[in-house]
Amino acid sequence: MGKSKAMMALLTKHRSAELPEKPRRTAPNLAKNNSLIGIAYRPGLRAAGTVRNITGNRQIYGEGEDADAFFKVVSGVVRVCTFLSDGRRQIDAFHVSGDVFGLETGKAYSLSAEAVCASTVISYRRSDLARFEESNKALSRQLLFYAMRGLARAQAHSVLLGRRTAIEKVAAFIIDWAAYSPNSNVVTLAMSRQDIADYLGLTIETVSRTFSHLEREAFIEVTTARQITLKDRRGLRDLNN
Amino acid sequence: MGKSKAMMALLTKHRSAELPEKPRRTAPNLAKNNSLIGIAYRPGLRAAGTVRNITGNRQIYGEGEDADAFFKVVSGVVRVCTFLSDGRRQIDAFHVSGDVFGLETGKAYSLSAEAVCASTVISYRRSDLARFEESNKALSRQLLFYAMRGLARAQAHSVLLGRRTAIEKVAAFIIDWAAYSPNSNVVTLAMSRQDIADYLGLTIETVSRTFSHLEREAFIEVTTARQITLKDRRGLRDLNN
DNA sequence: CGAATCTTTGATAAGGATCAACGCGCGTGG
DNA sequence: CCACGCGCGTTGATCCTTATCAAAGATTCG
Repeated sequence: MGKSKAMMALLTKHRSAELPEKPRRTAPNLAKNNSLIGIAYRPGLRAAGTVRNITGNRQIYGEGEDADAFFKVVSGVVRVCTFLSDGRRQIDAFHVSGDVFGLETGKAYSLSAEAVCASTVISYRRSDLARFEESNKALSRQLLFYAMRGLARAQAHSVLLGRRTAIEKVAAFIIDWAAYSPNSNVVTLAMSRQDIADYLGLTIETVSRTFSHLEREAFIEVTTARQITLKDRRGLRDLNN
Repeated sequence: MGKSKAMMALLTKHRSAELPEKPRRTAPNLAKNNSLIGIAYRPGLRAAGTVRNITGNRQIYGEGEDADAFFKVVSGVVRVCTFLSDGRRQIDAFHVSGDVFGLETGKAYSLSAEAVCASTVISYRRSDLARFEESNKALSRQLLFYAMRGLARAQAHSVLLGRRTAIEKVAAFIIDWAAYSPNSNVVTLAMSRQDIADYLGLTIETVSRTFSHLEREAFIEVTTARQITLKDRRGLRDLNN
């Protein structure tokens, strides 16, 4: 499939054994707009994409590689991130079922994508896409939708990174993530503290301390490291105005 | 044109008199991809968009307003930003000639857009667009291009906000902005220190101090507040690895 | 020239990073 | 089955970067 060479080398301080893989959280409702790229689901239709399973903490593609395909998440969670040469990492987004990632204007990927936990994605080759696009104008509209939504999310993320305190960042993160939890008050986190820290522009220690702080203040209960119970959803939301 | 009501109210601490408007920096090369939405330039062609002049520090649209149009910068500089209820502001991007902004998936704008200095933009009504799209499939490809480029920029910005120090942020900003300066070593800044601070997730004081620091270290010379001369471009770039 | 705004600089405070150590959970192997 | 080791997470002590508070230059414009 992809051309994955000696790419795992980057994952120095973030490597880890495969995650145990908890019960997967459900898809965020994409409403009706989700249909087109979903055609690959329908058996009988000429497969527009290739299904691919990725184990946890494995790279899907690396920055600089030939961007010959983009992807749609079927299940699991994917993180899209940048590495600085000194090991610092910034996670731009976590993608869950229904999300599209890997859209590029240029020849090469400008970021890396990795599975947070065991995940399934569908890859769509850009070359195939050109053919499809001719016949199906809805497709480019679909892609535009995904690109614009990604843009809106990235912009919201910028505010978080640039103008929020640690407490606000973590509170916002929990609330966002809670939206993907079937049981509205029990939030299962798919990612490690390091992932959360790199997403929020904090250190792992600050994230941990902030969770403890929010627990002391009775906003949440940290049942296990990966499971949070919301005790005061409104209060949590109020932390971000 | 737009429906600008009592929207200027937001601009409490960032308001200011019109800027003097220096010689405009040139457009970033968009290569060939720039053609389609540029059709409005061609006289004789049914106008696809409406030209609009905006004076400095005036709002083009506000967060929450009906997103009935998107825009392309002809000249000047536009900032796209978010306000928090307590006055904190985050600038997501500065747009210059050739850039498209205001693309939205939803009904309302999720951000505000304001002219940094006297600027000219073309607005394209989304309703008109639908008609165009039918006849011209290149258009949706164009829009996709702009959306994806915006996404890539937003992602690069996230790294800056989340994982860079003040010095790295300012150095990166100067280098980025230098790309838009005709004379490669004299950089004319269209925006205030407050704008830069809000773009980089810093305070105005830190930005100012960092400029001074970079000058002391002989990377730049701060000729006037709005004009920087690059003394050591490579060194400046090395600050970001 | 003087008012208003913007920018710079200084002194101090605070939020988060860093350094360090310990605990917990889990899988492995004796 | 228990002990051990290892990754991960939590907590503590301290440091450092950047924010905040304050005031003095610059710059612009009426």
